[in-house]
Amino acid sequence: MPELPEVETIRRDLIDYVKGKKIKSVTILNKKTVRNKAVFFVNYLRNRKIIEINRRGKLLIITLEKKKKEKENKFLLIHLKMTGQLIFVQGKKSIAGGHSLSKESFSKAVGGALPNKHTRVIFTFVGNSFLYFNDLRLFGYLEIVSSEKVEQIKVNNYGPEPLSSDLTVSYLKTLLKNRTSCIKALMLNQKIIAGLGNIYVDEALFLAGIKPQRPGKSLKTKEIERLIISINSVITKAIDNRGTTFNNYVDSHGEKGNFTKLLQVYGRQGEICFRCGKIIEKCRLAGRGTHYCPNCQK
DNA sequence: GTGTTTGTTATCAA
DNA sequence: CTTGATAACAAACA
Repeated sequence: MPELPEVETIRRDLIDYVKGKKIKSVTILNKKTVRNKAVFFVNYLRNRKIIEINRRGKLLIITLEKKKKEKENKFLLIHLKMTGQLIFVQGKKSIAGGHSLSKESFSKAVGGALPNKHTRVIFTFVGNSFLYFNDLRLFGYLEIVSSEKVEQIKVNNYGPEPLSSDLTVSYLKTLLKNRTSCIKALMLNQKIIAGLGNIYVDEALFLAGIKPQRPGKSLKTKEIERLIISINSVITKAIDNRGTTFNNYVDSHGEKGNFTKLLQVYGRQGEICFRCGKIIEKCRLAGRGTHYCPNCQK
């Protein structure tokens, strides 16, 4: 379940691995994964370099090379949704049929050598390296779009990024002041704050000492201040620890995230609160499993 | 066979 | 138009 810290970890890795590399060929193993016409997608990417790798919320935005005759760059959007993985493999010189790499870390996380049965798209780079897009549940997608469309998506679909100066107390205050839905649902809304998902919303609300059931408009200024500090703190620590692996997430070399063992409430229902010793509870809010301490969170 | 996992969008209602 | 609530998507696992 990649959220902002997991996508950011992958983004940083991909900058090291594929930025500046030229795509030699693309193989689509599942047509549903690619939102463009398959022929266009494959032909457009062939012999084109990766220029930049950016992120907005949980969406990866890859800038593609502009050829001489073309007016502007296009962009490759990649959304991992629930179970998407992007795994980079540096192949050995001259191998025939498949590659194996440092198997140990890998075999558990993605089911052994690549490609596997969940591999949906394969990028082959000049220099015999590979980027595999795996996606068990087929919710994720890849799409080539114009610069106009990218700008549209960035502005219309996403609120301020955590860790950015745009996420201010006054912003959140005005947005929450008339909202009757619970703060948990509002924090999951990408148009209010970009990049948070089920895990980090629960963790941030615990840190802030706010019950997830509280209506948005019931939050006091002090609580909104605490909430923003908590969001930034949990996101920073999660990025530092290369994300959280609960089910499916692995980074671009198939390794799990280290934040899992630092979780305070997510997945800890029935266990003891590290802060007060009471039992962590779980309920359902906004259709999502929601974990909280009934004593620490008011 | 049943319930559970969740990012996002579609749909319907108010 | 905005907001909120819920289902749907899809596959695997306990």
